[in-house]
Amino acid sequence: MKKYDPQAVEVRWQSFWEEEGYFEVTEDKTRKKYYLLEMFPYPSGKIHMGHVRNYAIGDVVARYKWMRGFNVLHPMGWDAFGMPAENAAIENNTHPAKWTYENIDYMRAQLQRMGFSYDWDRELATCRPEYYRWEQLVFLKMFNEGLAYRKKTYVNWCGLCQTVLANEQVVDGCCWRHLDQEVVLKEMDSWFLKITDYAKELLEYCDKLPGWPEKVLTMQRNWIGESHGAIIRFPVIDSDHVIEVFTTRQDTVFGATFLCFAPEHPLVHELTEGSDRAKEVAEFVERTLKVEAFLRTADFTVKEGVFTGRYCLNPATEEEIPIYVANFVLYEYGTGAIMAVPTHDQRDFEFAKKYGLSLRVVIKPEDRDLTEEEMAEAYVDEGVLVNSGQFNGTRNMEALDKIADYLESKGMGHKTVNFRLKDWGISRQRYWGAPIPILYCAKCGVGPVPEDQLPVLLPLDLDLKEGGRSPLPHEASFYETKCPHCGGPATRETDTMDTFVESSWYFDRFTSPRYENGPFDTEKIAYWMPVDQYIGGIEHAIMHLLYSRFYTKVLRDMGYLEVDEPFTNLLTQGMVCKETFRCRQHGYLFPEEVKEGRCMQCGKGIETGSSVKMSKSTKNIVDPQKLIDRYGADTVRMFCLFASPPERDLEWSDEGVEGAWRFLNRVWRLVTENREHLSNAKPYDGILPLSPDLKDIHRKTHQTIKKVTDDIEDRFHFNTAISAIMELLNKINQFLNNSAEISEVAWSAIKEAVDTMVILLHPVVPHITDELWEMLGHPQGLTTVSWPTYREEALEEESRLVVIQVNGKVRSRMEIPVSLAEKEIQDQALRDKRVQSFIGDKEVKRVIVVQKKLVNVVV
RNA sequence: GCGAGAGUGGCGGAACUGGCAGACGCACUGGACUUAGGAUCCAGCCCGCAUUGUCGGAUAGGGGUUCGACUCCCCUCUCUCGCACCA
Repeated sequence: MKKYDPQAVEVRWQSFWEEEGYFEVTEDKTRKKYYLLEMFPYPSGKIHMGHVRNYAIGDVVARYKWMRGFNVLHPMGWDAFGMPAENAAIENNTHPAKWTYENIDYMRAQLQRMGFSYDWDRELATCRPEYYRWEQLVFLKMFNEGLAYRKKTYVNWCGLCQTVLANEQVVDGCCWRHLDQEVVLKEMDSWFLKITDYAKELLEYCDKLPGWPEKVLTMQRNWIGESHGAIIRFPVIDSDHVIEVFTTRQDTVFGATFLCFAPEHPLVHELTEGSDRAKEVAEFVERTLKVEAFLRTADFTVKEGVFTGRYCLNPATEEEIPIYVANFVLYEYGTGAIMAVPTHDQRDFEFAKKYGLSLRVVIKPEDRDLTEEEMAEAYVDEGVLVNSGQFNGTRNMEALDKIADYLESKGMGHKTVNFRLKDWGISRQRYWGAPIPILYCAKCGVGPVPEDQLPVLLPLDLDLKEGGRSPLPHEASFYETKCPHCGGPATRETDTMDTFVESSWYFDRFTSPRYENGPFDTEKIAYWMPVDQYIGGIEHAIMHLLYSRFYTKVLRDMGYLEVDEPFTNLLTQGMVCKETFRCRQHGYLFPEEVKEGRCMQCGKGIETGSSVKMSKSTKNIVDPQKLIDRYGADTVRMFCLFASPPERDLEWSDEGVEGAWRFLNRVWRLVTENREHLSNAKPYDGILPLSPDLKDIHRKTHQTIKKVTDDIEDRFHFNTAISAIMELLNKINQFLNNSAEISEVAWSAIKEAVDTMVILLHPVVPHITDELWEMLGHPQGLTTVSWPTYREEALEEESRLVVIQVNGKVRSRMEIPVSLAEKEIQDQALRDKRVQSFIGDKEVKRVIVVQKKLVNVVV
C-alpha cells in the first residue's frame, strides 16, 4: 500500500491541471458565468499566512462553482506599485522595479505550488505600462469632466529627509528615520478625485447590496456621513467677508454667542494680518496643526483656542459676536467654521467656560426652566425654544425647518446636505507609482498630456534620492517637455498616483487583460462584470471598497461599463493571528528563535504575549513555505479552512496543522486499504434494502451532501462543512472496523459514501482527492465531475429523540416516530414517569410542543 | 476619541430561525498493538458535590423580555479592525 506523499501527488496534479488548461476561461454565453475574485496581493517578498487563507477560501468557492457547472473567472495579479518597494530599494541598494518583479516571480511560484485554480493567462501587474497607461487615460477623462482637480492641501514634511511622509512614517509626531525631527505640515498642491460628486449615490447603493456584510455597509454609510442641516452666513464687522458655517442645529442659531474657525481656514490669516493679534494667532495655528486631527478633536482633549480680535454679526440676533480659532474645529468638514452655541453643545460649552464667553439658553425642557448661571453642562436634549424671537414656544425639532426657511428668506442661509466624505487626494510625491499625466505651461497653464502621447512612462533607469526622495522632479529628461498648445517649454507633473487608484479597477481589466485598444474590451467586460464574489481582508472594509465603488460609477458614466456596483457579494475574512514572544533583552522574537520557552540568543525566559495579527513587526509569523514543504499544500489549505469560519480571526496552531495532516492520512488509508473492493463495487442505487447500519451510512452520506452544500452555498462556513465530512469518515471507519464480513451490497453503500466524501472534499484539498478519485477507478480529474445532489427520501428518519422539559429544564427524553401528531406527543410526554414525578401535584398550566425537538411542560 | 465588530471548556470552534450548550478537531489522561512510537486503534475529557444524580452551576460581568436566551433589549468590561499619504 502506498504511503501518502503530498509532494509527489501535488506536483503531479498541478501539472495535469495546467496541461489540460482547466482554469483558462473564455466568454461562453451558453453557460452561466461566475466571477470570483480575491483581493490581489502586494508583492512584498513571499506569501504569508494571510494570503494563504484568503486564497484558500477563494479557491474552495471557485472549485465548488466549477463543479456546479459555472463558467468561472478566477484571476490573479499584483498590486505592484507602492512604498515598500522604495524602502527595500534603499535598504538593499537595489531598484524598486527589480525588487518588485523578483518578488512577483517568487510569489507566483508559491501560489502555483498551493494549487490555486487561477487562470494565469490573465495575470497582470499594475506597475506595467500596459496597465497604468489606461489609468492615465481614465484620469485625463476625469480631468476633462472636472472629476480630477487640483487644490492646496497639507502634507507631513520632514525637514531632514526633505520629503513628504506618509502617516505611517510619522512616529509620535516625528520622522521615522529621524526620531528627534519634528514633522511639520507643509502646504502643497495636490490632485483630487471628486468622489463627493458620487457621495449620494454611494450612500443610496448601500441599501442595494444585499450580498455585503451589514457591518461593512454600516461602516461605509458612517464614513460617507450624510447629515442634513444648513449653511448660515455671518458677516464680518468692518469687512466685506461673510463667514459661512455648516450646522445641523440651526434651531439654536439665536444662542450662537461666538464663532470658531478651524486652524487651517484661509480667513484666519486674512482677518488677523497686520493686527496686534496676528502673532499669537499664527503661533496657535502652528502649534495646533502639529497634533493629528483625530487626537485634537477627541472628547478628552482640552478645548483650546485663540481670539482673532475680530467680530461678526449673528444673522438671527443681529448681535456682534467674537471670532475665535479653535482646535476642535475640522477644516475638512462642513465649511471649516462653526457657530458656537455653548448652551446646547458640550464642546462649545467647555470652550466658553474656559475663555469666559457669554451663554444664552435658547432651548429649555418642557417641564422646567434653564438658567445660564446654573448650567454645569450643555443641554443637548429636545425642548422648546426661548430667547429666539418669533420662534419662542416652538418645539426645537419643528424649528429646524422654520429657522432654515427664515434665514433663507433673509438671504442669510439655506438648507443643505453635508457629507463627512472628503474628496480623494491621489497625489504622492513618490517615484514608484503611476505618473499623473499632466503638463504645466507658463503660458497655457495646467493641461492634460495629449491622449496620443500616453503612456507617460515611469523611467526605470533612475534611482531614489537621499532620504527616499523621488528622482522624478530632479530628472530633466523626464519632466522637461513641450506644451502641446503653444509648443513652448512645459514641465510634467512629477507626482505619482495613490496606489489605491490601481486597485480600484483591476477587476475590470481582468476581463480583458491584454486588450490594446482601450482599457477594456466592451463585450468581455459586459459578459464578466460584476464580480459575483469578492473576498478579502476586513481591513479594506472602507477605503479600498469605497474607492472601487466610486471608480466603477465613474467608468459607468464614461460608458465603459454597464454595472452600477463592482462587487455583488462580499466576504470579509478575519486576520490570521498568533501569540507573540518577547525577550527582555532582544525584543520580539520569531517562533524559531525560541526554544523551550527561552530566547535562543541569551537563554532568558521569554514573555508570551496575547494573540495578535501576524506581522513582521511583532515577529509572530509562520512561513507557509515551510509548512508546504513539510505537509504539502492540501494540509495547509485544510487547516486554514477548518480552524475557523472565514469572517472570524484565525488563531494559528501548529498542532492544528498536525490534525489536518492526520485527517488527510485517514482518508488516504481508507481508500488505499480498501482499494480493491471500492474500485470494483457499484455505487449504491438507493433501492436495494440495507441493514440498519448501512442505512445509517447511506443516510449520513446524503445528510453530509446537504450539510456541505448548504455550508458552502449559504454562508461559506467551511469549518462546519469539513467537520461534517469528518463525521462521515468516522462513521465509515466505524462500520468497517466492526464488520467481519462485508457483503456486495454493503460495499456498494460504502462506495457511495467514499466517492461522495472524496468529491465533497475536492474543493478544499484538490490534489489528494484527484489522486484518490483515480484510485477509486474513475476517469481523471474531479473538476469536471458534477457536485453531488442529495436524495430527499434518503434523509428521512423513522424516529426522533425529543427532549421533555418541565419549566424549561430538561427532565426526560423520548424516542418517537416522526409522524406522531402534536396531541399524541403531548400526551406521551405527560405520561412519562420522570416528568410525572417533576409535575407532582402541581397544576399543568401550559404545554409547548416544538415539532421534532422538544416538549416543555409549564407547571 | 469617533465608527464598526467580537467575547462559549486547557485551546480552535459548534449550536444556522429563541428550543438538549460544548458537534468536529487539538491538547491531555488511561488502555490496546508494538523492539520502539511523535504511527494506528479503543476509552475518558466544562466546573462542583459531606446526596456521583436524567443532580446543581456555567456561554466576559450585571440587569431585563420569554414557557424557554450563547441567540433579543439595556448597562459595564476586555479585545480586534478602520480613521482618509501603509497596502
